[in-house]
Amino acid sequence: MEQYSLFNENKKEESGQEARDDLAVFLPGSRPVPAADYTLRELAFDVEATGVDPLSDRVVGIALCREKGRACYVPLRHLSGPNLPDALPLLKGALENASVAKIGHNLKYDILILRKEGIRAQGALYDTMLASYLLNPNKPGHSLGDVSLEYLSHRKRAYTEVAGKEKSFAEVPPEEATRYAAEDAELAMELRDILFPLLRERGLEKLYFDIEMPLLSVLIDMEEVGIRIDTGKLEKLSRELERELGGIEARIYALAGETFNINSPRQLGKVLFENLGLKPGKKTKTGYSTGMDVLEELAKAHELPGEVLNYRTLHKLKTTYADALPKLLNRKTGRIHTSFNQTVTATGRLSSSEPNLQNIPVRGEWGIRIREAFIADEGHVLISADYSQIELRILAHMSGDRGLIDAFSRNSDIHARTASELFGVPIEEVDAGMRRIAKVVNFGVVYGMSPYGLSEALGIPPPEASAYIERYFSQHPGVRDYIDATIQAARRTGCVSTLLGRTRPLPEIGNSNANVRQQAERLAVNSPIQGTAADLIKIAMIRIAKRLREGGFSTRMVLQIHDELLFDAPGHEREGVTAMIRHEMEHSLALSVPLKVEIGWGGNWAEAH
DNA sequence: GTGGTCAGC
DNA sequence: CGCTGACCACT
Repeated sequence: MEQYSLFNENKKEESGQEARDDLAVFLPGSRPVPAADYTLRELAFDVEATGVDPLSDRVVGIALCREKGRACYVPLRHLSGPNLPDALPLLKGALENASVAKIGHNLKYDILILRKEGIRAQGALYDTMLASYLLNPNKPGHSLGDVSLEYLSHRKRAYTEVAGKEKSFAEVPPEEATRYAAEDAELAMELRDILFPLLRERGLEKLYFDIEMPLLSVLIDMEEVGIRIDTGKLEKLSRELERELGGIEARIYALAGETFNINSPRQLGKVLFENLGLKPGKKTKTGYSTGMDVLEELAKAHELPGEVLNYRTLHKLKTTYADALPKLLNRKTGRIHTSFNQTVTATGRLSSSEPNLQNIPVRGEWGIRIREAFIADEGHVLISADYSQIELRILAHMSGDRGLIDAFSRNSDIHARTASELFGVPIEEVDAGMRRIAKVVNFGVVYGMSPYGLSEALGIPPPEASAYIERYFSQHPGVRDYIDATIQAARRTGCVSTLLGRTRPLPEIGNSNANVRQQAERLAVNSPIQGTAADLIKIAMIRIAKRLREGGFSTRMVLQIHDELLFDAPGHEREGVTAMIRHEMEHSLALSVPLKVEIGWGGNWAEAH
């Protein structure tokens, strides 16, 4: 790839002139270019920046490619020149031109960082990372290196390996940077030409253009907006947790007769099972298990395990939430900006990281206090909208089971109804214990339950769990037949798919090892359900974002937590957007059962829930 | 880097 | 029994 050129007025290399001609075609109204009738229809680009966080870092340069075989790089802020800062406003024209399609790998990053330069990319988005994900969501990574290796047999060099210890791309001299940056833009172009025809062949084109591509823009907005946090509240909480932990720690040491690291499962195992002589329940690969279920069992025989459970809970809340969240405040916005990853899960769900805002505590006194630290903007409220039993409703639709459809059509308490069937009592006579078991069984169905798994979850012997499962399926033949048919189809095709055609390959479905095969069979049951729920909320997000935008609302979607959406809304917009949000969520897909959404609001996330 | 544990859906 | 990510200890 020696034809990559550097936009550099001072450079007299052969490709210099041609490179500037390339630049000219990106710029409406600029001087004529040799091929005067040439219209730029699409542009692959790759933004190089000082780091990997688009909300804190600055652009260093931009690589461009408009056709395979040639690409160029515009250095903007390298520490050592030459830089072409004047090129940025020129590039803005092409990037903001909606009739120029944008091609890139992980466009969310590039588009977010360009926004800080006042550039708002428009037009169709061909993201090769998203395409790779739809083609194989099982793939462990979808970096440009991973995808190029698989589809182009191209081994991409990382600039850091070549440049040595450089930390920021700004420290790489422009001429050297050109080799790597321009290659990335061209790789995106080459991958687009391979992956998008594949999407079409595999029937995934609609999923891309109707769901993942528009969702990408929604996620960009959500990440940019972020969410407000009351750091003072978290700091106070942290100090209280510190005090509590100190007390528990002292009691644990007194009970143990020695000090040790409570956070070390190995040291804890030694204290519990060797020093105190308690009975080990389960084992792990490396030694005694000290998991929650084991400690709960041991708590019946000794005080210490209960204290450890309490210690673990509070320590987790302190380190993972109370202490960690304030550190991730963005200095410019004063808010927390998570990263929503669109290409991680095997089922089509999103994931959230740095920080993960999809696992903020919701239960318990201390957990609720952490949610109270997620607050609305001044004069705003947080609105939480979550789907009620979305996965069971999807199972009802996909299986066509009469009992489930009937239950949801009547809007009955599904767990109580299952309990009434399992225990053979009228629904009014279902007690809390029966309902608890039924709830676990209902979850089990969605997870592709096995007697062993259900027995573990309920803490009962496997034969008893088997009896529940058999009873459930005898009363829900539609579900049983659906599961059988799904596994059959998976054996035949090697994959399963959601209502919208999102597929997940199941390479182990015909494995000769029973454990491995049964694991794949559980995935065959669960993935279409979990994945359809993911499709459904994605559609709702796209439609809600569109209506908020077109309606000129100031309400912003801020978080998605799998079956819940969280909004930050001015008080006066609350009633109006609540009705709209409910409508869009309940009608994102027409199923054979109604969808139900529960909505709450308040000054903080705990109140809204 | 891996495994154990636990926060969420 | 499904899907994640973060923190900790330990090698």
